[in-house]
Amino acid sequence: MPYDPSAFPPFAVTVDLVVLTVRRDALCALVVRRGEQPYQGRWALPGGFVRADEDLTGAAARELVEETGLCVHDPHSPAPDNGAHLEQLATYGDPKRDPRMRVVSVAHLALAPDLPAPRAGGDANSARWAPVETLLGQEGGARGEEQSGQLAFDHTQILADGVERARSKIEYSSLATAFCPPEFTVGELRRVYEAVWGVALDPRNFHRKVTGTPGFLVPAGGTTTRQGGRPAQLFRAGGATLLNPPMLRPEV
Amino acid sequence: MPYDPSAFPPFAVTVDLVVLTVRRDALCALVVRRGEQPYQGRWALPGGFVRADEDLTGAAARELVEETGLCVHDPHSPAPDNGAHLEQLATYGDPKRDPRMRVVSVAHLALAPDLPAPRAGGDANSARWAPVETLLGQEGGARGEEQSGQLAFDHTQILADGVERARSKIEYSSLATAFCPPEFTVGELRRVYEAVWGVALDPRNFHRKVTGTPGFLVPAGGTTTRQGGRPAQLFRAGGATLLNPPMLRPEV
DNA sequence: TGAATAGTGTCTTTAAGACATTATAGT
DNA sequence: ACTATAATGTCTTAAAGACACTATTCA
Repeated sequence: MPYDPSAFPPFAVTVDLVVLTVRRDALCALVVRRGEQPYQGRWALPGGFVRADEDLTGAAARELVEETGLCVHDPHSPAPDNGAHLEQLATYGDPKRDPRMRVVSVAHLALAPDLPAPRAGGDANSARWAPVETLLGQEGGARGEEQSGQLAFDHTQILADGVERARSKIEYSSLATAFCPPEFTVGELRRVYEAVWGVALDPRNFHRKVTGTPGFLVPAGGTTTRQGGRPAQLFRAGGATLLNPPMLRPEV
Repeated sequence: MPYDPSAFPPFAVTVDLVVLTVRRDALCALVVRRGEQPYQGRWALPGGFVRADEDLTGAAARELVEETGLCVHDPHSPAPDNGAHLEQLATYGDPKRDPRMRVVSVAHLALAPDLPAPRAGGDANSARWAPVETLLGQEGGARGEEQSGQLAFDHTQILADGVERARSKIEYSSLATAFCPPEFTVGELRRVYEAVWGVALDPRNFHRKVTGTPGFLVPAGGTTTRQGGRPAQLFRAGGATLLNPPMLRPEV
């Protein structure tokens, strides 16, 4: 169908953000408390309207800065800026997803290194990092309700989709480094994989794998840091974005 | 930001479809000729407005039926219906992508077996299957202009994204069977892979791989068909959706 | 000294890639 | 007989998984 520009149903278009980081060996997502109806007082993913002159990715990047102060990492920049990775996730447009009106939300996925503390946006009462395991209630039985219940709107589904995207994408890309500071050790990178996948990995096979994959890691010169135990070499993310062969998630 | 339902920028939301099939050993996409401005007379991807009470996937499925007569395959149905695979691809919302107004398009990817002939929708002068190689102008030099130039709007980009999605997804999923009729031979499935990837595969290793992957193919009882040469066994798509280990695309 | 982590090496198993060979149809 | 495709088998090589062992720091 061609468009009739004068007669189209009225839509609002928003962006919602699944911002993931690894804190204390757990995969965590940024959630903000809603200050208004509907779902007042419930936790929700950060997000907001797309402005009239704004690109979708631009709107997501703007929201990310407003909520976290994070700049978006330029994939073509050689400098190890402390920016986050940002990509479009999926679009959610069920007619009843917002009780007030027809809202289509273009969800984005952001991966960031561990941050000091979330700064609440102007409109949210508060913001925090919460383990995705808690938010998704994969505990199963008793204590699923432990933190004011489910996320607002369809945000539990959006979060689940974002987490699954992150889990599968670190298999065949170098995206796991987006969870690390500019310089990191092999052990830190391994703990990222373990936190995101929720499994234990063999440190020796992991070391062989990541250092043997061309373009994944480059030595950062500086040779040591501490985490307890023998000092480890520091690395930066290499130029490769696609890993070949890929990292393999155990338990298949 | 919370929404102010009374003050939001006016958006139109559409769905565009990348419908792919394999004909005569070439990956082809469905394109329709535009009957109106802008880009009048140019080829474009089929698509149209999302209606007020309609889900995004529902809108895409409706457009698919209107343009091709194809029903959407129910992934949970055991019956080998002749339906197509449909999934959301990505959303395109550059403020200038439509010169008339702000249009956000939720692109979908559909994979279908070879069809008799495209039926033009009510609003398009005509519709046809065109090799994606031609549409994307990957020929490089001389004869890129051979068919009224580029696609309308940003549809060349959308098509390229859809093709890349299909190419990568048949690696680790059983989606290639969506290009085949309900019953097919190993050779036919191999020619699908060869057409989508544009490479030649070793028939012997391919046969061992697909028949050895659990849940990928199940014998259809009926044991033969012709394509010249010795009769081949007929198979149906098995229950597996994710292939483990995956098919590997050569030339890395 | 003991505990903790880093880094390297070895062996086995799985599976991909490169072939050869036989089987069954049409012409 | 000749050709085309189907189906199975063998050998080699790459890489994952399961370990053992040494190195270097801190408490």
